[in-house]
Amino acid sequence: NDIYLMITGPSHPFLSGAEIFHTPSLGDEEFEIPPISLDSDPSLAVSDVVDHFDDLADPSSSQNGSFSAQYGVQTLNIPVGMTHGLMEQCLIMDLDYSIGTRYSANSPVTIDVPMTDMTSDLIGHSQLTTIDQSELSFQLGLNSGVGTILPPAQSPEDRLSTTPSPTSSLHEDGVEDFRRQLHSQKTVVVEAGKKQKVSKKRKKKDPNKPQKPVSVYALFFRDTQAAIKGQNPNATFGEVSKIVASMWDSLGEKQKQVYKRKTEAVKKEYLKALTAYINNQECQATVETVELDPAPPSQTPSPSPMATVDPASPAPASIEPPALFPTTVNSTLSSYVANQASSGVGGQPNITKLIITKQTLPSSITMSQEGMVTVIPATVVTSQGLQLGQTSTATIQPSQQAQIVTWSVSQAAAAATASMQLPPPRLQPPPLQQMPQPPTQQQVTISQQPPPLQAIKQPPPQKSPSQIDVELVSGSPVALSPQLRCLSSGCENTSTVSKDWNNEYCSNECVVKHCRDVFLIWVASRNSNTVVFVK
DNA sequence: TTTTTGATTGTTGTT
DNA sequence: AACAACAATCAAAAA
Repeated sequence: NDIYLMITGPSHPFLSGAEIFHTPSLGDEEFEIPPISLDSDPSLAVSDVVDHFDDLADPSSSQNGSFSAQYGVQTLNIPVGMTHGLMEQCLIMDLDYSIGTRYSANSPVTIDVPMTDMTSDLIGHSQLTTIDQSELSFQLGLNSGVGTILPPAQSPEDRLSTTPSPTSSLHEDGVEDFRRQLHSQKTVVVEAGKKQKVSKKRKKKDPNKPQKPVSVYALFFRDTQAAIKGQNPNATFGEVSKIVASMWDSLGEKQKQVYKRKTEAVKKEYLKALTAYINNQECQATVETVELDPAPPSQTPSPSPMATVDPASPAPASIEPPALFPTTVNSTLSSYVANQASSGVGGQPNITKLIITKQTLPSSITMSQEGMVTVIPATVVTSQGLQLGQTSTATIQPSQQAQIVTWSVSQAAAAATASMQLPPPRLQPPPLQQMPQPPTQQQVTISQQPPPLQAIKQPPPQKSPSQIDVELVSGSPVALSPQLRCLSSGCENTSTVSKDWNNEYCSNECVVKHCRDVFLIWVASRNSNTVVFVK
């Protein structure tokens, strides 16, 4: 009635290599199961595992191996291949399957776990430890002359690296928090824009995104369950889980430490990869357009590359542009423009989200006929000579209802300039936009309260012909008609961003003004605005 | 709340 | 509609 299974392995510190199952009760069949790998990394203190079993072999700590008599159920002898392969020992695990339903009906099962590099002292001290006083225990035995050497098992790391996880959260990781915030903001826009029943549950996973490292126990589970399942194909997940838990309990601190170290190593790698991933992501300007209603208004495809969006009425709070990212400064996402356009005419909502990274300084904003907004980065961004009052390249907080004025001088904005000189799109009430700026740009925050007639001045005339002075003359940037003065050399034009002006040059989210050879792109929002000057 | 496996179910997108 | 692809779910246990 005994089902006797033996797993042997030559090169693994704990479990690895070939596993040969002997099932006498089933005709003494011999078959292989997938290798079990607890840790294939030689650098990870394999000796700890050995020490663990040395400890277990200590007569003073060992227990009588009469577990089977006491609990009399099934015995699992799980072969453990040690790296040196001097000797094989058998780890006999007794399981009281009274906790389960399937096993209780089965005959006892024994898995032999050959272990190499064990001292002969282990022989005879068969019991490893008592896992659970009432349910399970391990017993160490001798297994001689058994075992077919097979290639080492795939290491957990390998599997980790090749098996992406669908999950995507790392609570302790600040970067991840940032990403989650970003994602949630995306989700809000999408959900508001589309009627999706369950789509919100479906998170688009990025195959390139690093896989979150698994926990210590998960790693152990992954490595162990295969053998258990291999020998008990009919075992339910719950039963396997219990066995794995028992084995985990019996593992000992040293062995657990091996796993913990491995987990830490994996986690470090993950953080590295995640950082690289995020940086890579930020290098890409992302433009997303969500059509709430495919029916386009009377809007005629503008020949102008300038961004044109449907007129926007005050956006619902739920889909308002997000506050400044806390990480705007240090990390990363430099600019973000989200706009919900409602319809000026008819209400065909068209949400356009514009994300501009620090690598993609907006020297030009164009919009295709399809309504896609494209931001062409300036090749050169210089703040040379700009000495803005309170340059806040590192202190902008989301809570700050900051108004941002950004100077962006591009020496290579000719193309952008040309594009902006094209016939302006049709006009729409200026929507309220918010646009965090890249840290590489000069940023000035203006206290929102009270709405100040605060002038932002640039430093004295610059030698660089491309440098531009600008001044907010009066009004609040969030107001509809603030006055802006161009301080470009010899210009001194003061213009009020009036509706008329808007009607002539702006879309609902981007205001473009031409002053001599200076073009201004103003992205305004309820709480802040951004002005980008391009010469 | 997350992870482990794997079967199953349900949703979404494509043909 | 049929199908593929993929996400969600469930189980027990641990972190």
